[in-house]
Amino acid sequence: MLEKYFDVIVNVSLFYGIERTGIANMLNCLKPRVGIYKKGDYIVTSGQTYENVGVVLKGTATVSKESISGNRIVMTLLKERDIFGEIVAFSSMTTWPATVQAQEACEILFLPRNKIVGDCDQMCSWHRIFIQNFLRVISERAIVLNKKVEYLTIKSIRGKICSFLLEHYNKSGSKEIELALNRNELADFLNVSRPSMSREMSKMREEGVIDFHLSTFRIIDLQALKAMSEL
Amino acid sequence: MLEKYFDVIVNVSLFYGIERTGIANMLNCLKPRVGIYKKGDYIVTSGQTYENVGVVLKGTATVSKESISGNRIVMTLLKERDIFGEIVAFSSMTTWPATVQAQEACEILFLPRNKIVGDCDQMCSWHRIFIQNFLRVISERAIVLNKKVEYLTIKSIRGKICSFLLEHYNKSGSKEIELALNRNELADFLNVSRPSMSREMSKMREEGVIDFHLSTFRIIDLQALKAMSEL
DNA sequence: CAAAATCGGTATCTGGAGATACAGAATAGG
DNA sequence: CCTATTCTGTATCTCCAGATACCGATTTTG
Repeated sequence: MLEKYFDVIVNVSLFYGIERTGIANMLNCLKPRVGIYKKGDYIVTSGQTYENVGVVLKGTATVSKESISGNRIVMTLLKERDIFGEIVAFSSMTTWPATVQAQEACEILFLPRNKIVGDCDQMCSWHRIFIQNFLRVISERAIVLNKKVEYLTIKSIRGKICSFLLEHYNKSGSKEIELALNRNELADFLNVSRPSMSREMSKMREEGVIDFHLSTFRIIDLQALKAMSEL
Repeated sequence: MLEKYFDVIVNVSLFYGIERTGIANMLNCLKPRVGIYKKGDYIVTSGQTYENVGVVLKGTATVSKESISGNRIVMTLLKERDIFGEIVAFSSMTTWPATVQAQEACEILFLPRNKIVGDCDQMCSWHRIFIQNFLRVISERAIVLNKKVEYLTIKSIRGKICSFLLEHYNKSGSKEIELALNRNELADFLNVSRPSMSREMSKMREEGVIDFHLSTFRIIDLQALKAMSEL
């Protein structure tokens, strides 16, 4: 019954490194449920009791949260192969903290939280990899969040820009940086307004610290960039 | 050899719910190493290859990170029963992202990352709980980070104060809130300066939204508080 | 109990960043 | 290839929040 989804499932991060036969066995053991939703359907609603980790098999969905004053804010856009609810699965939370809604027709795989660590006595070797994958996924989520906190903690726009560029430099080793983000997205990521960011970048260009044209950036004065990276 | 640490180990979050005999078995299986450090010793240094999750059996230690410009920033203070490195353990990182240094004489238990998920064929039932604990610890770290991001993303001081109070109200259901933090700590948590925070709180009191005296706060106009909670 | 240290509230001054508006560049689309 | 749309840089204005300083209240400690 799940065969037709296999080409998707094989590429889901939770199943990395597990052979098709292994996945088949595991799914047999996990006894997942598949839900089919029309556009606009609620997949899970905030406050509902939590039971499963979700995997998007087909379509797209939004994760949104209601702020205290009642505004709905879309936090993530889920697409094929994405998973959701993985953080809540093993926390002590018993209800969903967010709402997931089908943005287009969706098919979702639900993995029961209590079967994930394995009820069966003999833990098959695939299952072990599965758990490792799970741990990796959660860990990396935490690492990304941590990185985000680091950026958000920097007070000045200049500091944020410098840190951002330096991180790219440290990763690539090149002073020539090609960004995949446009100005709006970058400003959003750094949690500042776009004009303010542009203003600051222009100042930095005037000062001869960096140069840029559209999405191409170049570090000119690395020392200065480092010095300014924390305020 | 590890017996003398048992009273500590029993209370380590990773071992919650596991009986003493179970812990003994597990430690036998995990083959942990104990390190003893004098004040000021480096327990792990940033960049060093990562191999173990650490557990503080005795003493206190600091987790610090070097910023790009070379400043050392203490990020966490570890005390007895605290664990460190648990986020890195199952990520794809191969080196420590931070430095851990003994603040006073320390004894540290190191659990090898590759043994945690279990090499032994028959996964004992305690081991399953252990893994669940591990998952819970990481998940809850991620949840805390997420919460932190939420607060950091709020731009205005007023918004932060409102959200903070509302969260306490939602948890306790009482409009009377007793804080465990002093002003400095609260300002720190909200990532704002203390005088600015005090100024804003006083304004809110004038406006009849809240009242407070030292660490006791009272919500007077709940509606207004909600309305202002996001700017 | 007195002196010292910590803590909380307030005032002033200043700067940095947001909002808004607009124009020119780049890109997309017919 | 020309039009429409999106993207980017820049200017102006305003104001929120940080830095600093100081005073009174509270707590600590010798």
